[in-house]
Amino acid sequence: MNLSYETFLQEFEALVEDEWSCLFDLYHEKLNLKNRKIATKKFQTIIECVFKLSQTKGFQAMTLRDLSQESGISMGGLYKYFSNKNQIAEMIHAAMIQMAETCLKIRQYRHQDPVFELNELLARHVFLSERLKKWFYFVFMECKSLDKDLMETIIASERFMENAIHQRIVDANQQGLSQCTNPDFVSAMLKVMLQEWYLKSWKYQQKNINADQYVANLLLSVYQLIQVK
Amino acid sequence: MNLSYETFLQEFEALVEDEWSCLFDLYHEKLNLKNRKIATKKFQTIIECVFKLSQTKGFQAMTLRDLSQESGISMGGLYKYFSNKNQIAEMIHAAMIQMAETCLKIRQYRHQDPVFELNELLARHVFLSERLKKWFYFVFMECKSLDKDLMETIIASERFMENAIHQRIVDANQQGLSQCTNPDFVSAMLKVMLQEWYLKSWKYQQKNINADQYVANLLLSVYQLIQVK
DNA sequence: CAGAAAAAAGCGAACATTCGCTCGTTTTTT
DNA sequence: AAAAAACGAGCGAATGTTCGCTTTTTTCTG
Repeated sequence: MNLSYETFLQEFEALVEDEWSCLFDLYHEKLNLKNRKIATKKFQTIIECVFKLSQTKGFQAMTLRDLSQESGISMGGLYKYFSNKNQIAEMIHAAMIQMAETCLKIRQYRHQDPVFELNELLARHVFLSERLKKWFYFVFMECKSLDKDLMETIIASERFMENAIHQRIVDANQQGLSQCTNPDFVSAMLKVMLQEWYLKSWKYQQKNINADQYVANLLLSVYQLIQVK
Repeated sequence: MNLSYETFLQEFEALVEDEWSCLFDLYHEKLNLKNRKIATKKFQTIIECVFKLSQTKGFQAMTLRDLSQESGISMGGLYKYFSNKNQIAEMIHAAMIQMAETCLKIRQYRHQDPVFELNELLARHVFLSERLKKWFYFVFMECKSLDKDLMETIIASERFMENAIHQRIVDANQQGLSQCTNPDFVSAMLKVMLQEWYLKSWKYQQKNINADQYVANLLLSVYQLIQVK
């Protein structure tokens, strides 16, 4: 494995610039926003406040007056950047899906070695969720606030990830590279450890464990769990 | 390992009877409830409706009018069984802590073999969360609705579990029974797989995997991850 | 380049609705 | 007949949303 978080970050910035311009590109027409510089700046303050407030009290319990006070933007001012409260959650989800697909799907080329592919898949996911920590956390915790279409997109992409992991394990078995007797269970385990990284990020920050070290631990476990020869 | 879900269930019923009488015992004085038979029955319908509604829309978004309609109990009638909305969440948490402590702590005797102890610990937790699926799910998803004291109790018990796992691994290493190079990571992994069982229970129900089979998979992974000799 | 006119962004009091909760009354149980 | 449980319309507070107005930014023009 040679991919590091640092090189991933460069790739990320080349592909999607940053979160706020991604939001602007997706929604500036629908919201009649003209000035890109102002709008991206505002998006940043608003969404960061949303993350902060929903981390402590949850999105549903967060009041628009809370958000107004925390961000320093008036009620009427806020409504220039979304047309109703639920759209905030919708925008966050849509932008995250957009960024994730740009960063992960573009690398879905088939390599000859399924074990290598599995490593690559896991590492990329950890790095992406490290870069978009708050976004992943929000999407996981607040998916209740979504309409059905978006929710199904989220579930589908989760399932896609687990299937991708599962397939690599089965392939490795068939090619005689590994001896995994319970691929279903192991792929569930690996997927859950991808979630652990962004759901409990404070824990690993506290223990001084960075994304690269986490990936190293994860890959060691892979070797043990699928019994690589 | 010889503990099965069936034998665990017998133990459980001997220790705590059931959820609803546990709730009654904890709160009947504070709420002035006299008739045990009526009250436990009402608790059951109310709490089961709370689980149902908060699974689909979340506890915060659940209205007491929703709850009234779903349970067939009037607004005023509901308020005989709690004194404010947040107390519902509080009661659920308190009762679950009560039941979990009764079922887990009573078995914290030290055995000579740390690997055996680890197995026992993991199996018991899976079985308990299987019996109290909805409770565990609710506590995980809705812990935001809690006051600080209860929240810290929850966090403490989580930490206790992870430490207990960690300690058994370290002990096994020291006794030369295993060779685990990353006990921190592995114990996080095992703890997360305990959560997986109740957070994604629908998934395993769909795949026809029961608690005993899940435990078997879990213990196999333990052997691989801590390199038992 | 200056300054006026137009457009965009920002403001916050006011509105309708909804929610948690109460309480006087009725029904059921003891 | 007394006590406990259940009822449900109604209250005040809080919330999402709107809209007429002000401020800031951009564009146009002499």
